[in-house]
Amino acid sequence: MAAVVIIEDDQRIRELMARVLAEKGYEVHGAGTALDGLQSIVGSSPDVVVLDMGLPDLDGAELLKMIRAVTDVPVVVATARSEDRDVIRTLDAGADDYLVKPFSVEQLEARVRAVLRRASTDASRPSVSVGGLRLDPNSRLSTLDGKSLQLSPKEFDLLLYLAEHEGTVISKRQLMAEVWRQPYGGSEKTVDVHLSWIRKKLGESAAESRYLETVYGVGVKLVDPT
Amino acid sequence: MAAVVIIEDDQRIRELMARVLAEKGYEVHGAGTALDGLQSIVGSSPDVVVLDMGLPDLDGAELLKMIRAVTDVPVVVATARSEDRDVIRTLDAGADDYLVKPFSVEQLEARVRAVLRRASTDASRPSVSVGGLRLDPNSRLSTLDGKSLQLSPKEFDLLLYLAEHEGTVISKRQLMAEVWRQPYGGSEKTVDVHLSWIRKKLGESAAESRYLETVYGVGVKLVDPT
DNA sequence: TGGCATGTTAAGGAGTTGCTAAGGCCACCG
DNA sequence: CGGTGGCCTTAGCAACTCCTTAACATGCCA
Repeated sequence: MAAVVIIEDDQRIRELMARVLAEKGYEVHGAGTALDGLQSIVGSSPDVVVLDMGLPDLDGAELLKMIRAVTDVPVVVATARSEDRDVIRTLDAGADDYLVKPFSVEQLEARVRAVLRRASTDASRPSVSVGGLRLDPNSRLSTLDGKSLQLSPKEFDLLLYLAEHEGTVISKRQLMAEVWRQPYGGSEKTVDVHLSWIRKKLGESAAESRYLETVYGVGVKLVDPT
Repeated sequence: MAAVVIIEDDQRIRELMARVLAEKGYEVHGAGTALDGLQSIVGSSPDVVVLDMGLPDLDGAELLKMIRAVTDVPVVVATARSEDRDVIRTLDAGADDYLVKPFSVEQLEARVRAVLRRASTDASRPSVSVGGLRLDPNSRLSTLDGKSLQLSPKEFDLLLYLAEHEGTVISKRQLMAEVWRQPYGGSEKTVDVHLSWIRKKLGESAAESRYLETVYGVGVKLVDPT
């Protein structure tokens, strides 16, 4: 069964939540401070975290950032304030869902179940390989002929998108929309620069291409050179 | 700049979605009732609609039907129920995608982007072959009797259009409109030049034609010489 | 044969691409 | 709090491809 870490400073509330979730079959760890919470997360690597934003020892958003720096675990945030601004800030900081206090135990359980379902369905994309090139979206590791490739985040995303569409010509406009997530306004020259850097790391150039082929006036495609 | 109309009766959620999408560069119109929503759609002709099924003044499926009666705009439906039956009924009613509440802002944005992409780029067109000639629009590779053909962008588009209308005589005016996307003003001599280049690459000439046949005073057609 | 449509070739310019360099932003570290 | 380094973006230039226009040749039909 799934493991949950609850970070909540009010002991009464924390134990109430813990009991409810435990009854539903979850394996529950409780933590009363940010530090304890982090230790619990690192130590037990739970499937979902319930985080109260109103901790006494550390701002909730800070802790959320720290959690995100360590792991991708889904986080449900409980907040006392319901203002839009806070909600937006919370979700931007990397929360997967939120609860506004006071909430019912049914709500709590529903949210936990929801993020677990989401995590199980759309997590763990399969890794993709083209020729001697291999990209794993989950670990974000890439190798070329068995040797590790050092790609920046954008380079990885760009190459992954091209690899997932192997052999298909993709326009720079589409790359700006899909990889940069800016359907409009983004300069397409940026794509050229990143492609050039990727070429260098793949040990090729536009003049002497193996994997990356540009199709003049249309876009680029990733091909298997073998 | 893509325009989005959000139809959602809960003002808090509506404004949250509106702000998130506005930050991503979308032009957002909000509507709290079915009637307002319809007016917004007719008035601003958006590129995508986000529709909450739980409206107070009209059943969501009814509204969706009305929208479909007026326009082809892609619609992403947000529904509180996740039962398969509802989802199927929703998609049958003409929805392009759906979200199950509660959903994260990332999910919202991803679905909106996905339907926009689907609407704009016709994904993966089938390749076409005429005699020994073969054209693949996705990889933009072309071969003649198994040997690779080096075609410029316009040459490829032109030949592809003719191949997709194999045996049909196409006027130069129509080619200017369909391939060049210039219904007016474009000189039709340009077509002649491109056809001549294609003939050369196909190893033929106007006097000795195999694939490209001109019909005097009408236009050209691509035929299977076998 | 005359007039018009089409075929072909050449050349210039417009547009696209490759790559380097420089600036700014942000996180991290002392 | 200033410095450092990684990363992304923008700017700019050189090299290149391609499209268009122009000019001339050829072909078709009345």
